[in-house]
Order: sequence, then structure tokens, then C-alpha cells
Amino acid sequence: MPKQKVSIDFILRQSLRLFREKSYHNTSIADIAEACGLLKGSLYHYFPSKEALMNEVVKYAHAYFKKNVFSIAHNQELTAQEKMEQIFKKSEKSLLSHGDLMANVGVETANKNKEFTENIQTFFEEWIETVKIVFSEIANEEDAQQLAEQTVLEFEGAVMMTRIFKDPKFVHNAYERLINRFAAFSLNPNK
Amino acid sequence: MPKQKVSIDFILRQSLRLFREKSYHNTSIADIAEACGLLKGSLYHYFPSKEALMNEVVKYAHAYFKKNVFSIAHNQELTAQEKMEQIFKKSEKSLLSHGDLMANVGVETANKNKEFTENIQTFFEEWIETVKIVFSEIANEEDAQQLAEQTVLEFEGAVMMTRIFKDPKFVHNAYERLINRFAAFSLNPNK
Amino acid sequence: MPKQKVSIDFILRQSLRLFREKSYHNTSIADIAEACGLLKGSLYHYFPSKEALMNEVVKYAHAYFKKNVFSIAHNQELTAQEKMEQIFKKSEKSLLSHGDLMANVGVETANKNKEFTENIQTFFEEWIETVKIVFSEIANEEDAQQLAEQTVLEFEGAVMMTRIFKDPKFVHNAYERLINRFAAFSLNPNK
Amino acid sequence: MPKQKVSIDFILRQSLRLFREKSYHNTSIADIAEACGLLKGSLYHYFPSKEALMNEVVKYAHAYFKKNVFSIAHNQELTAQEKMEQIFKKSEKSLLSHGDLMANVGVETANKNKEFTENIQTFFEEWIETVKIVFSEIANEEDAQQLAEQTVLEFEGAVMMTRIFKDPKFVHNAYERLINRFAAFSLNPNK
DNA sequence: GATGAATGAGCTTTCATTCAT
DNA sequence: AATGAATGAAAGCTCATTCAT
Repeated sequence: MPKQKVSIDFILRQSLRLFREKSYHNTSIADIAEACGLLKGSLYHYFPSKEALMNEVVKYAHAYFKKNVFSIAHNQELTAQEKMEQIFKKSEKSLLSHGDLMANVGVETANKNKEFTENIQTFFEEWIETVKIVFSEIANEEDAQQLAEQTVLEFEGAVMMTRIFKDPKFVHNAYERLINRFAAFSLNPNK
Repeated sequence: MPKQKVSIDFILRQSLRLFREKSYHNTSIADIAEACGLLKGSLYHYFPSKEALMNEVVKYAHAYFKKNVFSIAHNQELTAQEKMEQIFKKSEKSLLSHGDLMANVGVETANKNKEFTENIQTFFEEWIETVKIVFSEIANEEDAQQLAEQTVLEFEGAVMMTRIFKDPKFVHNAYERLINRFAAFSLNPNK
Repeated sequence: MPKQKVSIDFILRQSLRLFREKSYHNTSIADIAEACGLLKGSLYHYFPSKEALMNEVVKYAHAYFKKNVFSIAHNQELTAQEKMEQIFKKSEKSLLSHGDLMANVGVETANKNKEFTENIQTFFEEWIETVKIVFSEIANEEDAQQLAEQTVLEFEGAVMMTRIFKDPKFVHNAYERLINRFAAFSLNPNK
Repeated sequence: MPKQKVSIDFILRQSLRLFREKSYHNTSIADIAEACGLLKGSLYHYFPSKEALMNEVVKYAHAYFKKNVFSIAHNQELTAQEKMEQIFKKSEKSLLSHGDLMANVGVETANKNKEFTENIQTFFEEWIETVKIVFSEIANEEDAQQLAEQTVLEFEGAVMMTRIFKDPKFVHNAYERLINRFAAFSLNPNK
């Protein structure tokens, strides 16, 4: 049966979902193929190895965040508060469903695959940088850095906890806290 | 030839180290056996399966934290500030070397093994509860809960980031921030 | 879009080169297709299977030797010595670059494909017969047979050794030896 | 079922037989395991990979020739003629049954595995050196080298032909020729 | 004729687990 | 208790082949 059954985009989305849900090692090529309606051998038309596929998935997720989340920091039409709200609302929506690919894979492959690690590091650097840009509107350089780091780490911790407890309250609570803190800080900035 | 070559405690410590360093899936029974000076088959005299071993390791790490970290909250001889400092100093010391077993395994096995998940949930509940007890000395019930949650999540996020970046600065920074925040809050409590 | 991109002759020459260079099993249909500027599937318009292609390649190489090497024995304008020189000069030139298809495939597929084996047997029979014809000019029937066999086997052994050592000296030396022996025998024939 | 079913030596002998009979690529790990009465996974107790196994097989065959064939050249109790006879009688006996591992693998893996190639080169160097030692008893250095090279190449060519034709006559004939040549040369040496 | 997505059988390899010694 | 040979299921991957376009 020739006729294209799937697109690369579709494979990446299915892979992303499975890697998030089950982690890298618990997801087999056969699992992904099945989710795509293919046999495992067929996946190798699109990706030369499981690692290469994973790498593309990481890039895909990164690109998604770049376009849909990180870009918000540069939206001139929004107030700083609105930026924060949208950034983490989007993140929450994206991460809540299946967990955070970057964190999972980052931890699972930290000592294994250099390219994974570098891509994931870049992702988090950009995320912190994004939040720092918004904080810079209400805080000085140094404070903005620490506040951004704090905010992203807390949010990441919350995503992890939501995963472990299968309870979205951790991310919800974290969202409320960080938005309130931002509002409070805005009223009494140290800029 | 009978004669016990190793103690269960020794196996658990070796396993804990390896699971932290390499994650659950990247650590084989042979790896653990080798680290213990045993051969694969011999491990099965101590634990009926890799999962059962992992479960004991989780309990072991939990017990360690209970005794060495969580207990600090009940030490009557310490001020609240001292408690916070010691709790996270101890945690930092314990987690920095190899990463956080609970988070790794929690994420890696979230949808796989119910018993792991429950034990890990209990661990984090107790950790948050521990920190809440300290915050209760300077904040009301509801604030203490949120502040404890925030603090533990940020610290967990920092441990993860330190792992991914192989850079202890994330945990160091998080420690400094949370201690300073606690001090600042102490001066101006809303209790 | 019809329009033939390549000729059967071209495919056979590319296949011959690859099978010689990399052996039958180390050459994939995709390799051959790529060398021809085609894609895998397209090769099946020309040949029903890899084995059938190989068979045609064997025939192609056989035909080449028939026309360019074996024919020399019947060239009335040459002396016996000149015939020997030309036969093995041509063989050397043809085999040195990539090794001897017949020997490779003959050995690799000896118990696998009857048709290959038969074609390759015929090839070597004709080669030995060719050399025998030349030896018959200076030796009796029985000696000519043995001398021809000896000469071809030594030359084949030399080709193999040149392949294994990646050093053309073995074929060069063999050529010198067999030409000198022929000259010496000519001076003192036992016909 | 623990209890050792096979020895490493047994695996090597079975592997040697199969690689000779069917070539490297036509022999699967499952084939070898089956020949040993094992399942394929079990072979990995003894050898870390198919390539490593092959390498041991090459060494095994080399050691066999060293001990049983090459050593003959140094047997002080034999005449040169007797040495030649025994060397090639032994070789014939060893190679006739299944073909020549070194030649098969050498050709199949010539551009693939450096260690194979080097080991096989050493084997042939030693073989030629062995024959050269015997020729040195009746010829000068330079002649001995060429005569040894010629003799081994012819014999190797004969082994290959015997394989392709499934007819031992090529090796038989080569043996007769080379023994007779040696005898003739002994009577009229140019030393 | 050419394409290339898809197949499916088969490969090498890994690894938790068992059990006779 | 310790061994380590053996298992067997499952993994990642390759590749000759098919076929709708």
C-alpha cells in the first residue's frame, strides 16, 4: 500500500504525545508506528533512528514554544502582566495534558546523548530568558534574572508534581502564585 | 559457598546511587550487581525483581529524608530560619551529587507502577508538609501551605535544572532565594 | 512521467562495480539505485529481483571477458607469448580496480543460488580453456591443461590477495611470474 | 536450565564450520546458536557481538594453522620435500571440507572491518613465510619469496575453485603440481 | 517509467529472570 | 548464598520487495 498514510508532522505529534505520556524508554518504535497506523519498519523512512526521531521531537516542541509561548514576550500590544498571564496560560495548557517532554527526556538522557541535552538546555535557557524579558519591565537586570529563574523552576516543579500526583492543582496553584507575585511586584517594583 | 558477601543496606545504597546517576531504565540489574561485587543472579536472593528493588530504594531514600531532613522541622532547639536553612542545606547536599531519585523515577514510571507512584507521592507530601510546619511559625495556615508548595517546587525544579545543565548553580541560587525570602517574610509576616 | 532515465547497460555496469567493491551482501538495492540516479523501486522495472540482477551482472562480466579477453587466444596475428601477455594484461586491468566479481560472488553464494554457481563455473571453465589453447601451442594436451589450470588459479589467488591486502603487488608479481614462466617454457618446450 | 551446555571451543568450531560453509553474511547468530543447541540470546554470554565472535573464529583458525601447519616448516626431522608435502596435505585436509574461512571472510569484509582484515593479512603473511622457509632450503632468498607466493596463491585459487565447482580435483591437482615442481626444483636448484 | 511510502520478514542485540550447581 | 549459563521476550534496525500514484 503506497499512498502516503502519514505526514512527518503527524509522526512528530504522535511521538511527542507518547514520549510525554510514557517517557522515552517506555515508548518503543513499534508503539509510535502503531499510533501512526504504520508498522515499525516504516518509521525508518522518516527517521534514521529512534534517537534522531527524539531529537526532531525535541526540536518540534521547542519550535512550538518559540512560536506560541516565547514570542509573547515581544508582543508590544500587551502589558507586562498580560504577557506573564499568557505565557504561563499557554504553557500550562501545553504541558498539562501529557507532562513536560523536555524535563522527562532531559532527565532520562542527561548522561547519554549530548545533542538531546544541548537542545534541551537551549530550550530552558530561552524560556528563562523569555520570562526575564518580562520581568525586566518592572525590575532591574539582576532581580529580573533571579525572578525569572525562580518562576520557571517553580513552574517546572509544578508540572512534575502534577505528573506524579496526576493532579493539575500543582500547576494551577503555581500559576496563581506567580501571577499574583508579579502583580504585587508591579505595584511595588524596585526598578 | 554460603556466606553473605554484601548487606541489603549496601545494595540499596549502590542501587540508589546508580538509579540517580543513570535513571531507572539506564541502570541494569547487571550494573547494580557489579557495583555490589556480585553477579546478576545473586541479586535475586535479596530482591524478587528489579521493580521490587526499586521500591525498596524509594523507601530507603524516603526513610533517609525522614530521619535526616524532615525531622529538622520538629527540632525545638532551632529557630524557624535555622530550620529552613538546615532542611534545604541537607537536601541540597543529598540531591546535588546525583540528582533526585524521586523526581526521576516518579516521572519515568508515572503510568507504569502504582506502588512507586504512591510512595513517591507520600514522599513529596511529607516534604511539603515539613516545610509548611516551618512556615506556620511565621504565616497563617493558608499562606504556609502555598509558601511550602512554592518552595519545594522551586527547589525540585532547580534540582532538575542542575541535572540537565550539569551545573549546581541552579540549586545554589534556589537555596539563596528561598532562604532570603524566608528571612524577609519573617521580618514582615502576615500572621 | 515515463522517459527512461538509464539504460540496462548502465545499471549493469554500476552494479558490477558495486558488487566487486563491496561484495553481494554489502551492496543493497538502494546503493545500486542511488549509483544509477534512481530510487529503489525503479530498479524493479528492469530486474525482477536482486538475484536476477546479480545473474545479469555475472552474464555481463562473462560477456565482457569473452569479447575482450578470451577472444585473444584466437587472434591469429599474435604469437603465443603475445597472447599470454595480452590475456593477463587485460585481466589485470579489469580485475585490479575492484576485485573479481566471479570469485566474490562464487564464494558468497556457493551453496545458495544454483544459477549463479553454474554461470560462474562456466566462466572459469572458459578462462582455463582459453589459457589452455595458448599453452597448447607450446605444450602437449595434458601439460597444457595443467599449466592453464595452474596459471589461472595463481592469478585468481593473486587477485584475492590484492583485495585482502589492498596492494596490487600480488597481481603484478603473479603477472610477471606467469609471463616469464611461459617464455622459459617456450624456449624449452616438451611438446 | 543452567548447567553448561557448550564450551567456547565448541562454539568456535561450530561457528567456523558455518562461516566456511555459508559465509559470514549467510550465517546468522540464530544459526550458530542452533548448531550449539542454544538460543540466540545465549551466545551473548560468550561473545559481545557477531563481529567479535567472527574475530575469535579467525584467531582460532589462525592458531590451528600455526600449530598444525606452519609449525611443520620448523620440524628438523623432515626433509624439505617432506615439509612441503605435509604442509599442503594438512592444508588440503583442513580446507577441503568446508572452504577457506580466511578467503571468504577476507573478501566479504575487506572494506568493512579493519581488525578482521589485519588478522587475515597476518594469516596469509605467515603462510607465505612458512612456505618461503622451506623453499629457502633449495633456492636463494629472492626466488624463495616468489616461489612461496606463487605456491600459496595457486593453492588458494584451487581452494576457491574447489568451492565453486564443489569438486576437490582442483585442490588435488594443485597439490600434485606444487609437490612435483618442488621435487623438480630440488634436483636442479639455483641456490 | 519513475516514484517512494509501506510492508514484513529477518537480523543483531539487550536484559530481567530462572535454576541446577 | 552465590554462581553464571541459559532463557525468551522484546527491542532497534535493515532491506528486498510491492504497488498506488
